[in-house]
Amino acid sequence: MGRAPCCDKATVKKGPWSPEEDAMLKNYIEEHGTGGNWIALPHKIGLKRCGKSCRLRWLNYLRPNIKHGDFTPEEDSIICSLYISIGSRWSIIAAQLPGRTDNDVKNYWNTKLKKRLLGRRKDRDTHHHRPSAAVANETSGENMNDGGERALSASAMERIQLCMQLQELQNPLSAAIHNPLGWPTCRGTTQSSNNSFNSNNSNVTVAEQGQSSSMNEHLNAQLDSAAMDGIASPSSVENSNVINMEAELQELLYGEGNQGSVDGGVQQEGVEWWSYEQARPVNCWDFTPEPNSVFQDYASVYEI
DNA sequence: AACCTGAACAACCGCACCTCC
DNA sequence: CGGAGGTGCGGTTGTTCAGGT
Repeated sequence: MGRAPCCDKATVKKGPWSPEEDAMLKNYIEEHGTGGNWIALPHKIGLKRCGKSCRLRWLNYLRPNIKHGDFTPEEDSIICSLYISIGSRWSIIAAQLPGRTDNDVKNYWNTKLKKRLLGRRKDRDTHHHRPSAAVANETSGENMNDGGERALSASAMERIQLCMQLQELQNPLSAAIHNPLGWPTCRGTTQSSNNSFNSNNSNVTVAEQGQSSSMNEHLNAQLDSAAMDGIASPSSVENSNVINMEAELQELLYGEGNQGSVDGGVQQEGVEWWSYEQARPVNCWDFTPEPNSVFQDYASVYEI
């Protein structure tokens, strides 16, 4: 039977928002707030819009301090590394980027970053040995499952591919020897695999959203393991590998010899991938300026 | 000038989770 | 405890526009 729709689709207007509608919504919310009920909001305002549509419009477009376009190299790095670490958790990733919305980040990833990363890597691979993407593909969806394994989501596969690519660059031989199936164990523990691959399944969702101490422990372990991946928060032991990986990702993003500095910002050689020492520029909003705090922020999202 | 193609972005859809009764 | 309704999120689709042919 399914649940009832949130609104009457026959009477609700769809499609692009007009300036008048924008103004009505913006004025009302600025004056009265959302009232904690998006469904009722359009009726109060007199808009023929679905409540969900109003919410989306407000969050992605009308809300103050929204930034559009012109992602900086630093933002690129944050998006890429977080995507590899935690997957397509766009709201969490966007929370690390002041003024950016999850929709913006998602669109930016899908239209630019993904192509830039995978495309460049593909180019390079055609001039080197066997493409890691091909290895990943062989282990993916269609081929890895003789009916037994379920196909992974496209998002998961992209992450496998990216992890593989970065991992292989770090250690081409061990990547093949220790990880014949192309499982992105990276460094550290298998927990990182869980963290990487289960972002779309219920286990991690429960863990991430769980309130119990055991769940917190679980998530902390995941965050630790993510840190051990060398992506988020490198230990001193792994620092050199991390730096190498950072440089590699920068190369993938901006090409050889171009070490960022696209906007003349903090990017320099070696690029501010995670700003361990330098305080990140803070411009607005709810951004947490602590260096090396991305995963703390992530944890804070879940009230750990 | 007309058409085609792809990039970029806005918006919608459906699912899962949360809260309240 | 279970169901209903609201909310948040990720995936997908639709639309617009710029550049190329």
